[in-house]
Amino acid sequence: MQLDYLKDLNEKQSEAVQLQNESALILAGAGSGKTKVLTSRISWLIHNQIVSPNGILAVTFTNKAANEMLSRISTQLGMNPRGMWVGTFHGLCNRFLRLHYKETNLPQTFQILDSSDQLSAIKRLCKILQIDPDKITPKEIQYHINGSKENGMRAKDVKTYDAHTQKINEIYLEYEKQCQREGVADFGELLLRSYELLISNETLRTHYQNRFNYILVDEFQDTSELQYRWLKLLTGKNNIIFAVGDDDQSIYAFRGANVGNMQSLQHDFNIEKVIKLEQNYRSKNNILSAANEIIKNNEKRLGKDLWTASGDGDLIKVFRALSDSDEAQYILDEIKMWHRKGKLYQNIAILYRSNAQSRILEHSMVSNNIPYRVYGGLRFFERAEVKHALAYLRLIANKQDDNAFLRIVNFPKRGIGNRSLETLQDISKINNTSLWEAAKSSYKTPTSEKGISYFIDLIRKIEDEIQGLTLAESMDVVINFSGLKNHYMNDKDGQDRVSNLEELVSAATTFSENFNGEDKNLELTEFLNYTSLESGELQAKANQDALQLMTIHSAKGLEFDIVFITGLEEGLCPHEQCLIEADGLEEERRLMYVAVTRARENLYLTYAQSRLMYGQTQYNLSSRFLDEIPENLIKKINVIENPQIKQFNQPKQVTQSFSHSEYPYKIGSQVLHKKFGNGVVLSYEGSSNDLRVQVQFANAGTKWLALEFAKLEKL
DNA sequence: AGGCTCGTCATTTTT
DNA sequence: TGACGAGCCT
Repeated sequence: MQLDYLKDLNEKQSEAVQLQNESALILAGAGSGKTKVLTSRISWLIHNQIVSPNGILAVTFTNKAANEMLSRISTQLGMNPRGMWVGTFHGLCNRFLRLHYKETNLPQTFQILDSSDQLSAIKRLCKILQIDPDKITPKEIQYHINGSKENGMRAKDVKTYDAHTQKINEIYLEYEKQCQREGVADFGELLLRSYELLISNETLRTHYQNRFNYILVDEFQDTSELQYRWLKLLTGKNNIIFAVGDDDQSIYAFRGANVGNMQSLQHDFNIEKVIKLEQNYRSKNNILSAANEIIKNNEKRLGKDLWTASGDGDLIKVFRALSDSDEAQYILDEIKMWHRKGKLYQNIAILYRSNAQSRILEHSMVSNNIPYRVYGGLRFFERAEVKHALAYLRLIANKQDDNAFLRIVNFPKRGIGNRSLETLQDISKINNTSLWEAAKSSYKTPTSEKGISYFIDLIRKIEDEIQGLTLAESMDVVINFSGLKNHYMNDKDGQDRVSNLEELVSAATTFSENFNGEDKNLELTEFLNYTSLESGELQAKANQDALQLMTIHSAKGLEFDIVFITGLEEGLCPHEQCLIEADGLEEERRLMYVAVTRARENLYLTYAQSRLMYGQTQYNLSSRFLDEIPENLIKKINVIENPQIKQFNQPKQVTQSFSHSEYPYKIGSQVLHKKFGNGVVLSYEGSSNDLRVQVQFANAGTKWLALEFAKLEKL
């Protein structure tokens, strides 16, 4: 019997879906139907009773991808398969640790620290350890801790070769103790602890190895060292791993992703044949060819070439703008044109390398009343007012949670100053107890609605009040009794925050509806986990038709009819920071590849000759990635219309209409620039009031500078 | 306790 | 340029 979900698969996809008894690496190019293959395979395994849902473990990187996978599988199978483990690495590890909290020595209600919670925990620790934040920054410590955990190392495993790192590592050791005492786990801890438990507990390891016979991994190129080791451990000798990924789309090395895992997988699991999905169902041929040509310049590749059965489509438009505002204006005009033709805004995206670039684009959209949505930025559960409200529940769930305690003890204000907090911290340090215990030990019946003792009464009162209430009702009690709602209602621009608090109550309602379980305490714990693990993209409503603005990184996995890639300038994209890093340029090129392959129909590449950065005008050369696209795929805009501007990307010539005596600095002479340092004058271009000079700097590369602005000194 | 000013520092980010 | 945090002043 031919199944519906197998019908639409091409030959390669079909081969991948129906692989028998062997581990596999699927090299899935952009737009090649990666998710389809992954979900179809799971449906195929279940439908043919090769394995029961219980035996399947599927891992993704984002909650969004996990949800997408689940919903597609239920559509394909016509039912909701129960018993599978599908989720993010962190979500699955959290689930595992909850089930085995005793074996791993955590309280059943342990709380999860997100990055900002982690940072405040570190800052708090530094204060106690009297670390000078000028010598060792909390960020630096956080980086060390997370990096070490990513590599599977506890403080005791880290080898240090200098006093500075030594000191940081000592703080890491103290941090581990602090987290253990407080019963909290950061993101890295979820993974590391799960891994360690599987290693040390043979019974558990054997149990899970016997259970999960089929392990599937999405976005495999983004796995870290520790994640790969965890997968390997679960797979053991007898299970089958099915990894889908694209080395050309590996853009997260900076946060621990290790593309090398793809080679390791082939080696460790004796994979002889890598299946390549190279047919692209997304983009027109011109766009795809450009992408192929760009990525060809990378040397470290497994190698693949995308092709499409769809037509060439329009040429890629390359626009050279005079300035960043000129660039924004051009994009605006084009978008208006498309919209007049009936294109929805939501099918158009503007991509940029760094967030700072969104400002001027946003400005241009606002002043022209074009609806837009900027991705990235604060998520719902990361908002201060939401975190405050949740901290009340966290403290109630776990009195050891000093982070939560400190967040709310004086918020809203209850006249508790630094002095009283320092006293409290001293007591807790001496007795080695939580702040809550310390506060209790010095409790005196409060005489007003102020002070630490009043705070204790307040928490107890809320605790009493929520007995027997639903989660949403409890949330409501917290918001009102704590004084949070009142506080924001009296704040003249607190309206949004009040509605976010109300939104939080609805979030709790929705959570309860989907929660199947009896235990009320467990429901609260799981809700709190949910708020830490799920950043709250779902809470973002905005279904209005809007233009999409985002960084290239956050565009990964998405697709749009029309895509503008902006700021294609040397120093910005590729970013100058990356040029110093090992393999930095190749990663930047993959970034460019990801950006280009987001487009279905039309692709615009824009760059500006001058750009305002950090309050200074910078003159950048066009990105080398533009030069990597063959001329026949490109239509250059703004070259003919403006005769003053020379041929695109041609080496700039000295303008002949000026005699050499008019140049303030002789060609070949040495000059000094305030920021770029020493340089040699190479050439000039432009007319007398817009005369520009090309200077090759010893340490800053070659740049075009406008004489009017550039403060050069003769040497 | 809260507001203000000054100084510093500017990729990319999910969990 | 502008956002954010530390520290100082009221």
